[in-house]
Amino acid sequence: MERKVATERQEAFPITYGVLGLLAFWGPLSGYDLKRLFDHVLAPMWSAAHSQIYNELRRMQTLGWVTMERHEQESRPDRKVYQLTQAGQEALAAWQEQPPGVLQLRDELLLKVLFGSFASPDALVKNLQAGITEHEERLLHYRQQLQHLPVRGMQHQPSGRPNPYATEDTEEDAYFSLIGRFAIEFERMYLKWLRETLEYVEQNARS
Amino acid sequence: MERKVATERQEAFPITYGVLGLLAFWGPLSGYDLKRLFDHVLAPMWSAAHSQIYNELRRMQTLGWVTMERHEQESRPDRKVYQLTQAGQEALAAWQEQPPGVLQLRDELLLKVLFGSFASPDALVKNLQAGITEHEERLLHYRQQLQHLPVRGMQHQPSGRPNPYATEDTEEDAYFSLIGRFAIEFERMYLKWLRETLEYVEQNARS
DNA sequence: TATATCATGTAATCGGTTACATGATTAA
DNA sequence: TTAATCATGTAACCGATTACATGATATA
Repeated sequence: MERKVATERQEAFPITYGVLGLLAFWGPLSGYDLKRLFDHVLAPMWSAAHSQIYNELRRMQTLGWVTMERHEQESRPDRKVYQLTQAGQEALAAWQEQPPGVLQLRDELLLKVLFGSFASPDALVKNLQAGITEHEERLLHYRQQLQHLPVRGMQHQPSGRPNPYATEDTEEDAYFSLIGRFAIEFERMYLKWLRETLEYVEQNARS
Repeated sequence: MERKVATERQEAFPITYGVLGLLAFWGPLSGYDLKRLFDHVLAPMWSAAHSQIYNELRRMQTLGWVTMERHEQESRPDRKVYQLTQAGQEALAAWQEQPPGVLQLRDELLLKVLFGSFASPDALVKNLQAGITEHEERLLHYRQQLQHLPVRGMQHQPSGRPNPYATEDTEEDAYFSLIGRFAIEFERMYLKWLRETLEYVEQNARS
């Protein structure tokens, strides 16, 4: 009879840990910095609007996972610089013990190809060509990024206790290389498929 | 001074055209049928909860893109069977002329690997192994699906006018094969990366 | 006996996006 | 002169998810 109600609100999501991880790795950062890092470093697996990042930072502050320090500036809004706390570091470590959520791919181009029988060959070809251009640019971007791996700034150590799992700086950066390789392999695979599909569609249009 | 307001609400989204395409291809279907088709056919590029599909169907009805027919059943809720209209078919064709939205990948496992330096080797290894199992299953599923391509039911022809772009049945199914191949290539690439990454992490843990 | 499936929906909420807002500096 | 960038946020909305709800039949 009774209705279950008010399931406790979850306090953190992948995007939260994205911010947390960036703060742990690159030390104190502003929302603006984080947005740029998100676009560059997390691009292969998660995206976020800047408004969402500012939101998360506020939420994380109330959770006690970060602290904020206001840096005054002339002729520009103050920089609010956020810094990981001990509790934040612990949350990050605890998250790593949990099984990850399922992968999600959302791709309207694939949807259009799937229902390609309802498109004019012209439209399909145009969309496939645009896709090729876009993914070529992505591939280039990721290749350049792998060669110029972002150098680690001062790492924040809230308690003076070092990250217990990290042995060397080079080892930590290796995870970024692994992700970079994933992104490159993904784009290569996607491009190959796009080119084969385009060839098929063009052949089909000519007949 | 004036504030722009009330930007006209968009009437359709990728998921809308997913439903539309399935209806165009497999003829009259219920929300339940559509959910199952979504999970099987659209799995590689879009996912949807059943509640969302029921919602879309209602919306599409008010747009005049589908019509609903109630099929009574004993001891079970009535089947509401939806059918594409002429306007719906036109909307599907018009959509194909528009450039697609950008691809989005959301993958918490990749995020955990990226910040692997804050994880115990044990946790990372466990998550990677679970990922391998999951993607192996997906690969198997897609491979089986490619061999048993879903047979097309009666196609709905609202105006008696056939799809102007379709030449043969086999040609239309070819697009499904193309998507199937994409899904397989994606899973193969992902698995290869997962195995290499696991090897690296294990090697790193032993030292 | 208990769970899963068939089959359909509603209600509430939430994660994420878009639009609004400001204002200086720098590049085309 | 126009647009882009730096830098920060708020407000509104919306697409999507989760939970609630029902009830028969089939399977373990």
